[in-house]
Amino acid sequence: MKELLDKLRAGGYKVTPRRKAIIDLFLKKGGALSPQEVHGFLRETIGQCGLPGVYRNLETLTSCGVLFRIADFGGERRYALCGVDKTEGHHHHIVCVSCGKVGSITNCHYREGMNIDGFRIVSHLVQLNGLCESCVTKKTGENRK
Amino acid sequence: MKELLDKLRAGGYKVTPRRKAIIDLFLKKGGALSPQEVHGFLRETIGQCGLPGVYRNLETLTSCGVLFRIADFGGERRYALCGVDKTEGHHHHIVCVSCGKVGSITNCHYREGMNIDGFRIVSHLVQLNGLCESCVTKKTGENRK
DNA sequence: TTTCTAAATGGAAATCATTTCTATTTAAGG
DNA sequence: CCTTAAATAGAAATGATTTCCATTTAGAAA
Repeated sequence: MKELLDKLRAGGYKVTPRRKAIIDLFLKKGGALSPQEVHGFLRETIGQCGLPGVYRNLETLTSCGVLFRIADFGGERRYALCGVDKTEGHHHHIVCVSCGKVGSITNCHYREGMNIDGFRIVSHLVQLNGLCESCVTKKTGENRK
Repeated sequence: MKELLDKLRAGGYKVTPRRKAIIDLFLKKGGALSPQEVHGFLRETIGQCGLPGVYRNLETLTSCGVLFRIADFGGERRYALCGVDKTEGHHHHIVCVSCGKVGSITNCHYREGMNIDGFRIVSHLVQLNGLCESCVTKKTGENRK
């Protein structure tokens, strides 16, 4: 939590109750959340809270590296905590399509400036969608003895 | 063109003037187009043409593999022709952020069913954004002798 | 601690892409 | 040629996201 607030400050943003509440929420839920879900939960915990403010803060938190926006979650906009530990270093995320849990991958070969197939790479997007261990168990095993 | 129409038929879809016009458009423009752009061009060439029909057909053409939907183009929805030649085989696309030209990459290591970081892979998304040769030249070289 | 200012906030309203609906037309198999 | 399910246009509905603006607040400076 401490280091997440530091990311906010490092980005030149203020630490506000609203932002702390949002971070808390992600820490507690531990997965991928949509703006609507965040809004709903905030109303439960904090009371009033505008949806525009949620959108704004999700973007703010993303631009300072606390969150990241999930690329591919069936078209819905979703955010999740960006691997708290390895704050530095190139990585991508893997998202559980069932529960939204997030993991990360560090062995990516693509780099800005590389030349591939006649294109000079400017940016790239990699996202893996999968089932986390517990969701795999639920779906396949079903504990059939 | 022939093989594109075959993809349509193979998907169980009818070959209609509208769909041919859309494919033509992509062949002619040779890059990434948004539904609005497609709609605009169709109005020029064919005359009337509903936007809902454009959306539907872009999805239809995507689901039978003629087009693919670009994952990451600054939030806009864009489609492009899916590498006409290598119709089979796992691949991803690389898109020129300046002109929308599309290339492809075939050496992807991710496969459905793989196990990574405790997740069982269900699907994945890889997209490279770059500058194609001619756009690189325009931007960097500027032909300074 | 108090003051000050730019940043953050809530809520109403606007925007705008996308989808739904429905009556009409059409591709393509028989 | 017929027939019929699929495709179409256009109007209207939907719904997520953004804009606006007046008010509040975090945090630096006094």
